[in-house]
Amino acid sequence: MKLRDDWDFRGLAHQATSETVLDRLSAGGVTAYIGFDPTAPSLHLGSLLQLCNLRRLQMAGNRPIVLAGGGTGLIGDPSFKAVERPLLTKEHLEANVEGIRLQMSRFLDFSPSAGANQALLLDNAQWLTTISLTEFLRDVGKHFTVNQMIAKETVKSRLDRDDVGLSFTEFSYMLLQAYDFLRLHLDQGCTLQLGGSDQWGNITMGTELVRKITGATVDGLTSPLLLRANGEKFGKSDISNEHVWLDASLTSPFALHQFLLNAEDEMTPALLRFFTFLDHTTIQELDESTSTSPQQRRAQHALANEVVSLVHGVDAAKSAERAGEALFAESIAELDEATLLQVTADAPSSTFARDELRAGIDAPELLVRCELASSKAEARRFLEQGGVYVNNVRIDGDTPVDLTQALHDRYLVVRRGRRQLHLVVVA
RNA sequence: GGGUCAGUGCCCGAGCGGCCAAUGGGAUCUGGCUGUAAACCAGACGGCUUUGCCUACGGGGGUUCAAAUCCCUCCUGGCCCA
Repeated sequence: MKLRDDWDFRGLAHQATSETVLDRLSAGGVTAYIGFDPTAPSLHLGSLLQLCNLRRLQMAGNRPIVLAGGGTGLIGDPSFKAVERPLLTKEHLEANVEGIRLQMSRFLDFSPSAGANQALLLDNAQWLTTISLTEFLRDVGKHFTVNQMIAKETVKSRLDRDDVGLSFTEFSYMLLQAYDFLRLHLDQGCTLQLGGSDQWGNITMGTELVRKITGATVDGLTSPLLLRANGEKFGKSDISNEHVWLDASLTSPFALHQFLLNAEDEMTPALLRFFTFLDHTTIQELDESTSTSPQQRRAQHALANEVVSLVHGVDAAKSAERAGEALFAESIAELDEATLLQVTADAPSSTFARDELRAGIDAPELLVRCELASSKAEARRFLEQGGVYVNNVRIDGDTPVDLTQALHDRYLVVRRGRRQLHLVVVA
């Protein structure tokens, strides 16, 4: 299978500086890079597409470079951001780069055995923090006019607003990213930059800079933005409205699995194409299944299992699948102790004294202590609305929870709403 | 540095001396219907020892019986001028 055909099938290409980019990638031997913002200690679901694309490149015989934005992160990319973001410290960024490095290794082959295709991780802090201001202005700034810079769609929206401004620092961001491409071209022979469609403006600044300084033609290739049916960006959790992370300590394998399992029907074709490496026939069968018998959610299951396997390993995917079945399909009270613990392994837990529970705990109090409610007022609200369950049985706010309800004489599975869980262990 | 406009709950945004824990929209949450989906419907959405009290409308101070609303000052931001 040629890479070009695969990319066409999956709909991975949005914009390209040249028609022939995909053909060259199909032939192999291209060095390409993607930049990642180390603004967090982990990558999130939004970055997964880029990660998968790098992997696809490498499998097709190209050399992927991951560029951590340790230097650009000090500035902050203003592209399509409504307001300026707080600046991060150098130490903070370095720690984040380290976290990201670990996650990358699950997707890309960084080992020397990969030969000419060996993946490479670089940090642009290397060159951005050492170049002098005058050098930068002469060598890079000279090649761009402010006129073209403010014409970029990425900054235009900010300039048009009358309540916030755009600081010079942020405005300079695109020049730094352009310089990255130049460095990678000169040092590594890199001829292609990939990214999300929001990076198009920044990427073309880079291709232009390389052309002006070296005369060489390098390319840019972007992937489409993944949007939900309602037009929102995909990747934020419904539960916390926070990113879905690829780090198990930030988003558990179970939570990741659940998130994907709950994907809207309309999105599964795109998600399967973007985030999995399933072959085309399988994907088409799953599409078919979604339209003929959507209630089976075969596509969602396949998606969840594939992605969790890729990110956390096959075992994690299996146990997440099993946990979901137990929690939602079976009666929790009938589980044996080992299974119960396994099923709730991902949920936060806390320990209560046996005496305290023997006496009984008021339901609002219990919810607050389990961090299922941020205040007693909120806890009472949940109880009034019928959103609180102990061992999958709805409880009211008037009856205290006590030891007689404990499973195996020592566990209480407290649930708020559809899927916020907490395990109480009686000491 | 000068002028001017603005800063309200998670976000946007009304209110411009008492009837304000503060209209409305979005987000979020809970319930219903479902397929652990979407859409849709209903309700909730500062805290507490909850017929009441406390804390809140950028910070501090003041006027007043009473201030998110008036005055002073500081901070932050937009725009214009230098």
